[in-house]
Amino acid sequence: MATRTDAPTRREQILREAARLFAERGFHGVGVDEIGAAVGISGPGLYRHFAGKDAMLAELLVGISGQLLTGGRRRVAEAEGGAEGLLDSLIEGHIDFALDDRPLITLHDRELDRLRDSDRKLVRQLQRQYVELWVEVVREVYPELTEPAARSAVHSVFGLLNSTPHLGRPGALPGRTGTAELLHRMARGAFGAAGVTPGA
Amino acid sequence: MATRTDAPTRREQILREAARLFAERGFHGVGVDEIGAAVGISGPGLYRHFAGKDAMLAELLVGISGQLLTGGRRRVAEAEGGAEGLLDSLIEGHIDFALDDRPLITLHDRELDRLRDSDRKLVRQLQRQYVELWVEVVREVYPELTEPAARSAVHSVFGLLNSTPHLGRPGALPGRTGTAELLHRMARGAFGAAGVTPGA
DNA sequence: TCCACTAGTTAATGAGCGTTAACGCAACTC
DNA sequence: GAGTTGCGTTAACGCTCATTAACTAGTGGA
Repeated sequence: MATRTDAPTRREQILREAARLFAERGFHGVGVDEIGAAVGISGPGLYRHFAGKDAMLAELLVGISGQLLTGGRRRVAEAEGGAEGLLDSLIEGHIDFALDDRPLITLHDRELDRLRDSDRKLVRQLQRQYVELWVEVVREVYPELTEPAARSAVHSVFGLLNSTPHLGRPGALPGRTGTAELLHRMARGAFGAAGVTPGA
Repeated sequence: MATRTDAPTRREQILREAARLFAERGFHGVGVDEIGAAVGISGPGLYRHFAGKDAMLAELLVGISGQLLTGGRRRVAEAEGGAEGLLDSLIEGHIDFALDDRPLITLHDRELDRLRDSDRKLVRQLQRQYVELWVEVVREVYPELTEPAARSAVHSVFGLLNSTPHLGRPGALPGRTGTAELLHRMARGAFGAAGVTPGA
């Protein structure tokens, strides 16, 4: 547990820079020499830390999915109030992630197909569990939603929350907390509107 | 104008298949031989129709952005009721596009960086105009939104609407019209919630 | 009938890039 | 102080892939 605040290890440096570069120019658009240069070593030196370029992407994507799922489960376990507060907690967690790790969010649904079958299956499974976790909570807050509708709504809200990379880079927007609040309100509004049946 | 219902020309075939393949595996992940094979000719034969692989992507992305902007402007011009109805019309148009041309929607924000500077600038400009068109209408319907907030909200709603590629491929969802209605309601709900000021 | 043009073909070229080989060198251990 | 191990380096290999060259068959006027 002492590693938490230690200087980042080489592996972590590499992963961070690789994530940034992959997000900027795509997995195939980035060369190993570039990744190496970004951490001050050159090209093949990376192979002391990773089996290959694919392995970096795999570790990144599995890590993201796992982190999201773990965070979601923790929030479910720690939930005190009712489902309402829990949903707010999930939204808040997802927004924090989207705002703090934009490159990872970008990677998350862009480069999944570049993985080996086994890794891709694992990532898909983690993603599915995360979605199902949300679906349950959403249906508790909005019982009028059918399960397929709730699942669609969750995917769509993820699309909304994950739009942060498209928001102006520096700060034409109301600042971090303002953006987080705006996204939060919009997510709740979207779920609420999903619930009203159109025929009634 | 007779070309509308004619058999698709070779160029159009190629563009359609290229869009599908680029969306599935990324620009760099697809070879020209594959694109050729998808339309029944082989590899270098494509060069009778396009200057190169880059040119295909450029034409696709410029086409998408242009179509969106043109459609949006047409709706603004044809608007009869107030801003409310116009906003609904814009949302409807965007949803139609997202549902009918999923591969293009995917490409739209994934592969922009692979373009030559001039093309990228053009696409960005078209996108920006499309966003601004929405921002104006949104602010008319929700006057309490500041301009930056409205712009963020528009981007986020685009994220929501463009999430269609992530919705289950065949039809675990309520069918096309059901999905369209769900997305529409969520978009309106998101905008509405963006408008309420948190402090009040 | 000949010419020109369109739309293909296969073979060759050349660049880029992931990966491996071979080697160097501090730091730590016994 | 000799050996091992961790972490780099540069050079070379081999493959993929976009692009070009060279060539061919059909088609539609003049």
